[in-house]
Amino acid sequence: MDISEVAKISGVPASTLRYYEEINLIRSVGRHGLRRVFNSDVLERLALIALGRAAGLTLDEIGSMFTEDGKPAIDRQLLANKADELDQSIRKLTTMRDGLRHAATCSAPSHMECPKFRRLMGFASLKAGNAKTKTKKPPSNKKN
Amino acid sequence: MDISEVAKISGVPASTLRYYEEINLIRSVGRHGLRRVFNSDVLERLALIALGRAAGLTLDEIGSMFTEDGKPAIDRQLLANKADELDQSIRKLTTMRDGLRHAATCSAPSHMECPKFRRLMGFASLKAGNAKTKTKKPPSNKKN
DNA sequence: GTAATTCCTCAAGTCGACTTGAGGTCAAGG
DNA sequence: CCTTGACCTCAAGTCGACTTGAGGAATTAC
Repeated sequence: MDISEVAKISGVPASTLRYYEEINLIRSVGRHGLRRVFNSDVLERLALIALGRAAGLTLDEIGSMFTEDGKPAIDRQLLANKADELDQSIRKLTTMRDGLRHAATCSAPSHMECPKFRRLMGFASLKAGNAKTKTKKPPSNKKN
Repeated sequence: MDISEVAKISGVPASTLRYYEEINLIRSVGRHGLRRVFNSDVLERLALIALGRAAGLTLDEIGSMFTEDGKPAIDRQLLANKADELDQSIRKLTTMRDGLRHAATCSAPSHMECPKFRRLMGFASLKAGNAKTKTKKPPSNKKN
């Protein structure tokens, strides 16, 4: 398969595929002229990468989940840790969501006078760890 | 109050306070020599900012929640939207967490042979929106 | 009075995951 | 055979929210 086919099927832009290859996350099996040729098993690998990303792993962490010969060698401990992290995030986000929900409908004259809101404010300042929750903007993904 | 006091009380580094002032998120009330002087109400504002950050708002969005004269003018619609976004994220993270949890303990010889894992993989590739969930590393926060 | 703090400004750097662009190459279709 | 379009490389740019560092000034401590 050539790169555009992999891109089309996987939904991963060609530029990203080149980048992934550069950092050794995926491999092409050779070249046809100067064009990369991919084996179809790259698709499964990409799915695995997508899963890792969705779970909040860095590309480095994902990279460490493959053995030298390309087979997945998933670290169960890492997975469990990530699950715990997600759990933390979920709790926090849930608190925030409820707080926002309340603030959006609260009838106090000013939010500053609403006790729930103030409590939430205190909570946020305290554990100033941040949980980013970006909903991805489609990165101008014109499929070549 | 001078900047180091605000930093100490709020937990926000001085460099960040300067940055926030630069982008008009907070205001100092004057100078003592060349040093900024802050009014104590900046603390409430910082708490509000922390809350916004924790809820996933950008600094721009947070900035738009204050009126020209510095009073909070919270946009209930924005809050409700953010709450919905959080809800989306929570759902997704929950799926991921459960998936990871399972993967971490699954007894299938290879993850690739576990139907649940494969289903999760498909799920992740499909909706390739990403939910970042970084647990903040303390940014070398030596409180001057 | 002077040294030591603490603060200042401004430009540039950081991080992760990519994207963009200029300039070049090559294989397939007409 | 030659054009065209898909692909290539490599360097640099992007985004958000800050941090870092150099070089300087004013305040506080002694």
